[in-house]
Amino acid sequence: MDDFIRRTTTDAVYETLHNEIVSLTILPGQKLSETEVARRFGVSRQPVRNAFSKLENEELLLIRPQKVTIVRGFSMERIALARLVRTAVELEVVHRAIKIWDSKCDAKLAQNLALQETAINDGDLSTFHALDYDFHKLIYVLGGNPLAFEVMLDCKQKVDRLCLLSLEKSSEANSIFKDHRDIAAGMSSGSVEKAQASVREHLSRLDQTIAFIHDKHPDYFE
Amino acid sequence: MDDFIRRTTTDAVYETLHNEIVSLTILPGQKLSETEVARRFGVSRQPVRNAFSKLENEELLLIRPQKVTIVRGFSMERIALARLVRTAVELEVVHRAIKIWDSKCDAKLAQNLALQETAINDGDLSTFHALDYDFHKLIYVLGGNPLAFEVMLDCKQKVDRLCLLSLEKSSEANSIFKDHRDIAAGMSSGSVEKAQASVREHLSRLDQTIAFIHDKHPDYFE
DNA sequence: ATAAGGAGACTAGTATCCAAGTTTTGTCAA
DNA sequence: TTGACAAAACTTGGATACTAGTCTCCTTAT
Repeated sequence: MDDFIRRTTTDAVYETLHNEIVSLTILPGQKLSETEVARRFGVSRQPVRNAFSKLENEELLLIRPQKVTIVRGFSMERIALARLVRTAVELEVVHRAIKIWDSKCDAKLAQNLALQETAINDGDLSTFHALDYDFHKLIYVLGGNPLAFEVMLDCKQKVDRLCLLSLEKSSEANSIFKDHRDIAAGMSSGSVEKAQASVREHLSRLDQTIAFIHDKHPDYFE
Repeated sequence: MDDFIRRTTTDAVYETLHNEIVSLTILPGQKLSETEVARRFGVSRQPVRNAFSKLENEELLLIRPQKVTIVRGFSMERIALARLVRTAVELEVVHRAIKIWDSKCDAKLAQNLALQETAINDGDLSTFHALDYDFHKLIYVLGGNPLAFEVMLDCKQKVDRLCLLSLEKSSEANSIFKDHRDIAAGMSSGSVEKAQASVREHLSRLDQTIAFIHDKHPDYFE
């Protein structure tokens, strides 16, 4: 069986543009011309069109036929929606994970937490963020819902793109770490309510940041 | 301001194919040739390619470059994921709705329930299904999260396409109606736990149907 | 000076041609 | 009969020419 999928020009264009948009290298509101982008990549308009189509499906582009194609900005509604879905999924995953949780799961979470602590003490933030990622993923995987992690990531990335506008990077590694310990404790206790409360607390940390950004950069909102 | 979006040939092709796929007029595994579809619609290959691209983004098609394009089948993993996300979203929406729930909301739900009852007594299933749709939507709208309803619909439709394989149509209108009354009672009581339990009960009704279909039509699964 | 109108420079949509890869098919030989 | 190999008939990807709609800016007339 041959499941090999050839890598096409379309893919290359798509990935590059996607990265540039989510990293805010290309800012919301900027016009994107098929011809211009095609010239830049040294390809024809065709793969650019395909890439645009994919980006439009992700709500990163707005294609207005015969007029212009622009990078979509943010909207508080869509941000709120992405956060709602992420919260909903995390809560449900925790709910299901607790039902099959055992001491082995506790141990794996504890191991990750120990590494987080040393990373914080070493001031190694990039390692900490990687461990942060792993911590959340562990709950999905150990709980038997690895695919849901991808859904959550999609939601998270939409919010992350917005949060790039704020410079105040998680100087709050300590708060995050404390949240993680609370969540782990909640899982271990077997109490759905406790675990979910910790998750809510953890996810609500962005509230102020988002309000702040909305206030400071209204021009990037639709 | 002109927000008019022109309707293109691509749109027409896309919508027709989309309907045919989700209604199982075109069955999973069937090959779709760009040229053939183009001939059928009397258009060039280009708009067909665009439409294929969109359908691939929705995971309805699998395009294998230079080989074939086929209608994607089901996978238990993706179905389970869609159901998880739907459940998660419904539960969270209920959670948030209850916080701002008042007697006016109760009244609207009660009004809808009354219509459901008469529809059942009249044996008018199509009206009942419309009211079913409205009932769920009401909770989203009254709870202040109308956009989340669209997300839920996306998930629902993926499962609905599968459930079309089963002939045993909701002869269980009575069960559904009872669930709806339970949910409304839960909302009215102000107890998140009770309302969420009713929602879980309601959504779990498909478990057997899906298992049955998976057993009976393994050929439509990936 | 200002407003209406038209020419031209954009935009994306469509059709068509060619390239590159895969599958099928048919022929020929063992 | 069966196997190998080659050619032909597919497939989709990419490039390009052309169509049609939109915007901008400049001219012209009031």
